[in-house]
Amino acid sequence: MTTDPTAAGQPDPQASGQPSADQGVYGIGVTSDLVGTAIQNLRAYERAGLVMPSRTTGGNRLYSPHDVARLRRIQVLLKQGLNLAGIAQVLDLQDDNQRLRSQIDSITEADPPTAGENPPHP
DNA sequence: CTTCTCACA
DNA sequence: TGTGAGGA
Repeated sequence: MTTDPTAAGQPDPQASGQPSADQGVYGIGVTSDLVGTAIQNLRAYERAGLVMPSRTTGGNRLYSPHDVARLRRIQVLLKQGLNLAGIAQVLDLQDDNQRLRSQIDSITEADPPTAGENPPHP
């Protein structure tokens, strides 16, 4: 194990087990290796509003698994020739679509058939 | 040593 | 996207 891409961070992802897959907090160095991009790019992505990593007291960026997943999508879109501004829009639409999709799924199934709460019978 | 920002190519 | 400078 001379090189551990997953185990190299200064911040501790396992500080005190709060099983929330949303703030695993990776340092920028770990994240750069994780998504396969340079540190300068991660900063550029944040400038463009593609990701909004939290900051530590000292001002260091803290990337959550959610941010890493988004950064991976950014890499794909970049490869397809989109620029940061375009990716911001695509990401926004994707996120919105996902939100709408789960809403549709929620109301298309999992609802008392033929008579639930939507048909208010007078 | 790592990270931060700004700037330039 | 890569690199440099200057600072914390």
